[in-house]
This record gives sequence, structure tokens and C-alpha cells, in this order.
Amino acid sequence: MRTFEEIGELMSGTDHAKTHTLAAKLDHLFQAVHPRNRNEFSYEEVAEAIRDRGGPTISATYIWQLRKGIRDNPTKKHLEALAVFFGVSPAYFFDDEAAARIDAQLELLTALRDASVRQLALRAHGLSPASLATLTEMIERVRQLEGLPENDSRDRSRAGHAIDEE
Amino acid sequence: MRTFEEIGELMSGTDHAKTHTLAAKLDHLFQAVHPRNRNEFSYEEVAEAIRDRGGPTISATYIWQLRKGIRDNPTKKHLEALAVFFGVSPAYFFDDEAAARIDAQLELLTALRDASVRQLALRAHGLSPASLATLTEMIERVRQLEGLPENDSRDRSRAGHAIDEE
DNA sequence: GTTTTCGATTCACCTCAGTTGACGTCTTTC
DNA sequence: GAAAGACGTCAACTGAGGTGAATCGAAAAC
Repeated sequence: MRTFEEIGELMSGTDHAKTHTLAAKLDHLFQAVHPRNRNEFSYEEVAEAIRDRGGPTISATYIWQLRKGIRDNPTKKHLEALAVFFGVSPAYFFDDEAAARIDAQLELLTALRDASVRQLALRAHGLSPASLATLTEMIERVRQLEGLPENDSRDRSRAGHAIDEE
Repeated sequence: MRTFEEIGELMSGTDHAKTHTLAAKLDHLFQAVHPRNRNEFSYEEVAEAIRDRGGPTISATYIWQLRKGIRDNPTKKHLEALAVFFGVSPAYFFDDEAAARIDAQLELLTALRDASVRQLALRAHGLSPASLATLTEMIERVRQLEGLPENDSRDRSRAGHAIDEE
């Protein structure tokens, strides 16, 4: 009964299996996409925002169920609405390759929410490639020291989504 | 109550409005995607093929309803299954930009189902750009004479879907 | 310490996505 | 030309998708 999803994964190259459930993806969006200085959106906020923008009605409870994996298999309209709200393509919920690409963008945006990281990025602009490489290397060492995960070298694409109101 | 779809269309650039319903897209897939020497797939065939490949159960009647526009708003699993069956990305049913791109590919594949067109394409290979341009121009004239629609210059991308069993 | 507020969770309920089965029509075959 | 088969269409029904109101918990406000 899983064969179809397997085909999808084969076609998109990746096959990390369990991480790519609807629930996991929605959860990721909640964590990655929210205004600066704020915690995640509440379910009620999301539901209300979708309704107010002229989207279909959707209950906070239902969004919670989707995130927890209690319900998977939402309808086209609800998928569309959630995708628009979080500023991603609906393909995010289907294609794992697209999801990975979009995740990379979201990661960058999340990082840039941190004021000091943003500052650092701005100051780094204009440095020679050699200097940048050295600095990157140094950062990697510090990350090791601080016990942070290693760079898994995802691709870096242009960001397309305004994450908040400055 | 249409605002959300409008947003989608704004984001994807196109706004041909009514042609881009789920029904229209499914209908287009039926017409564009089917084996050589054969008419369209029957609803029962599609339903059966999806079930046999390990997809979710889906009734022929329901596929018919979707195509006729009696039902829109199918669930994620059914959208996925239909997309896989017709060899397109699920994004086809959401994003109109993606739909247009995929349509161009399908158009090419449909054209190549015609044996003589395929023959013509093979013979054209290797000709100088100038000759090709002249020939294209000539074809365009003949199309006018035969009352066929003009070239609306869509983009031409790589084909990704095997349309039949040669 | 009590009250209030706000959000996550639970659960009973209802709507509509999706199925079933019957019917009409058009071929095909004997 | 009647019987059989294949397919599209239709309408009534079923159950999963989705909702609303009540409950629980934690943190803030009094």
C-alpha cells in the first residue's frame, strides 16, 4: 500500500523514508516560518489568517491534527491554502526534491532572522573568495567545538518568500 | 471566495482564469496522454491501473466526476495517484506556470505520436539553422491555409515522460 | 492564592469526498 | 436482429475528512 509513494521517492531521487510525511513537513514549516521576535504561529492564527485572506474555511483543530499526523490526506483546497500561507509551493507537500530545495531556502531565512548572523553576512559581503573560504572553515571548527551538526552541503538558491514584517 | 486562487495566479504570472480548473487540466491530460494507435484511456482503465500499481483505491465514476467538474477538491492521495498515472508532477494540478511548462512537453509528445511528424523531425535533424527557420516559416503558412491555430510560442523543454509502449 | 487568558488537546458530531449499483447507448458478434 | 459486452452517465448511499464546543494546562494579571 506504499508503492505509490515509493515511486514518488524514486523519481525525486531521495528516499529518507519517514522524515517526509505530511506531518513532518508541516511541522518543519511551523518551525521555520514565523515572524522575528516571535514563537511559532498558533493553530488558531494560521486558521484565521487563511480564512481572512479569502481562503477556504479551515479549523485550528484540523491544522493541529495534520501537524501531529492524526490526519493525513487533506483536500486540494486545504493543501493550497496551507502552502500559500507558509509561502511555499504546493509541490512542497508532494515532491521531496522540491521540499529539500525549499527547505534550504527556509533554512537561510531562518538563519537570517538572527540579527547578528545577518550582520555577519552583510560584513562578509565583498571579501575575497579565499578569505570567505578561510572564515567558513573557521566557523565549521567552532561549530564542532560547540557540538553543532556538521554542514551537509545542501544547495543554496535564491530566497523567494518574505518571512515577516521587519 | 476566489482570492486564494487569484494569489496563486499572480504568483505564477499567468491569469487565463477559467481554463485552469482541475477539470480542464484533467481533461487535457486525458486527451494528451494515451498510447499510440489508441483513443483515450477509459475511466475504468485509469482506476484499475492506479489500484494495480499499489495506489489508493479510486472509482472510475469518481475520475469521471473530476474530469467533468462535478467534483473538484480531491484529496492528496488521489491527486498524487492521478499525477503519477499521467506521468506529470502533482504541481500540474496546482501551479499554472508548471502546468503550462508541462503542457508544452505533452504537446510535443502528442505530436511525436504521429508517425509522419516523427519522421519529419528525424529528417530535419542536422539541417542548418537558416533552413530550419525557412521550413518553420513555410509550415506556419500551410497551417494558416489549413485553418489551424497560430503558434503561441510556448517554451520547449526536455520531455520526461514515456507516453506509451512503442 | 485566585482569576483570567490563551493555546493545545480531546471528542462527539456533521458535511462532503468517494463508492456502489443501476441504467442508457453504442458496438460487436452469432 | 437479438444477445452480449464495454463504456459513459446518473443518483443514492457510506464513511472518511473536517468542524465546534468543551476540557485541560500553563503562564500572566489581579
